[in-house]
Amino acid sequence: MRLVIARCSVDYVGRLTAHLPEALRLLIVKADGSVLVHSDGGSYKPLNWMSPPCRLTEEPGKWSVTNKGGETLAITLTEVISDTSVELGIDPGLKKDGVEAHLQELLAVQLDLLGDGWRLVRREYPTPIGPVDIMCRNEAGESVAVEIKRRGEIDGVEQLTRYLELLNRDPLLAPVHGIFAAQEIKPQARTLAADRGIRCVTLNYEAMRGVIPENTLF
Amino acid sequence: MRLVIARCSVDYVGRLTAHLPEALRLLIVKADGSVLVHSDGGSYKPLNWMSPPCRLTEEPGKWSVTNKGGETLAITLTEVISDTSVELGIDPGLKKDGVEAHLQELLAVQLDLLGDGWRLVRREYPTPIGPVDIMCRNEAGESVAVEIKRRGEIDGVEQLTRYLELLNRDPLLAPVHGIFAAQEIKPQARTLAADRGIRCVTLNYEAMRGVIPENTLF
DNA sequence: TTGTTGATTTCGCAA
DNA sequence: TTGCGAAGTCAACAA
Repeated sequence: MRLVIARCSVDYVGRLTAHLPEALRLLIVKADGSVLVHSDGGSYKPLNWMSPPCRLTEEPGKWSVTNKGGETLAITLTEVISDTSVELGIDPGLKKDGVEAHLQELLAVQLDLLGDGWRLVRREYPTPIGPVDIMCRNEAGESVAVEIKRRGEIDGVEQLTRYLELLNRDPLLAPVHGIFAAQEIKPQARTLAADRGIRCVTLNYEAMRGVIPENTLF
Repeated sequence: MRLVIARCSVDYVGRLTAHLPEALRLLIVKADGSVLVHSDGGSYKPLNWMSPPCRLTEEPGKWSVTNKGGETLAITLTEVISDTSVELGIDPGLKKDGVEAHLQELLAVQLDLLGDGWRLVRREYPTPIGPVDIMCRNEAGESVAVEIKRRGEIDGVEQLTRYLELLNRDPLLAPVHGIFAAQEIKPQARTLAADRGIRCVTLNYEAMRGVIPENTLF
């Protein structure tokens, strides 16, 4: 990794055209050739950048970074404050927890949150237009398709609607009910779901995680 | 801006839980207190970070970054290779070009691309569920709602469908036709649009930008 | 390779 | 301030 503090202007031409006037900035060149232009604020997103795979060609006061898609990042350096390199090695990477997949796991073994006597048919129930997160049967034995999101927005309701429309064409399954389950559900999504006869369920992630389901105790 | 090269492990607890095993990494502390943990690869996205506003408290070998939402980033440093600071000043920022807004501007003054004798009603035509990009009338005087995207995907067709459904309830407007306009339109979006009676129009950004419309010549 | 979905998304605009 | 749509989104995963 190479770190350069320099006064520079930057021009990007690719998926769009963008220009950065001259200013003091941090330039990062990673081992894979990717280049990041950072200012002293904003978020983790660089002001400008080139993603790998790409190639950096360098001449005095002028860097040119190109990828095979024809996008170019041209950096003009007028003053270099520092220019250092360090060998970091390969990073062991990140471990995450708490995503949508986890909500699905948890709900699949806690179907009583939806209703007493409900039975799981299967997770990731396949359809021609994508898998339904959870397919189950209610206490009356009727099919219920459950769509799970971390945040429930209008798109998720549309998605579930498409599943239900398709599934209800199958006389062996119909009637298929719908449940839209999420940690939080936006009012607009809730309204649309109500309009389509889809039940909304708010999931409490902390509470669900705290429960140890019976069938995994041993 | 402060740049630290150090062997460290990182733990984030907040919207999710994540852990980084010990390795040599770049730590960036920006002027606003935000912290970025970068490895020597991947994309422009850090392995881990804390966005501003947040506060860094430091003791030997142990950094703790917290924000007011209660999220914490704990960094344990076992070996510091370098630790430098530099004053960058405020960045003048980025100028962009070529976005959806520009397509909308251009199409609004080049409605002849859609049909002869078409007239603009208004851009950002308001509805209860959001603004229609362009509302106009065709040569027969019928209403046409135009949805503009840079890349036309299925979501955009769904969005336009919702607008049309709503607008067609107004007897003063109905019948309202739909046009889905984009620089490129995915086959799936095209199929869905056809199914809903929505016309697809591919926009040539370069050509549209080259035209100087009559009413702005003087 | 291509498409789809999620993201500690971030960012910008408008109500 | 909040909410919503776009992003040079990126990145993981399935088909």
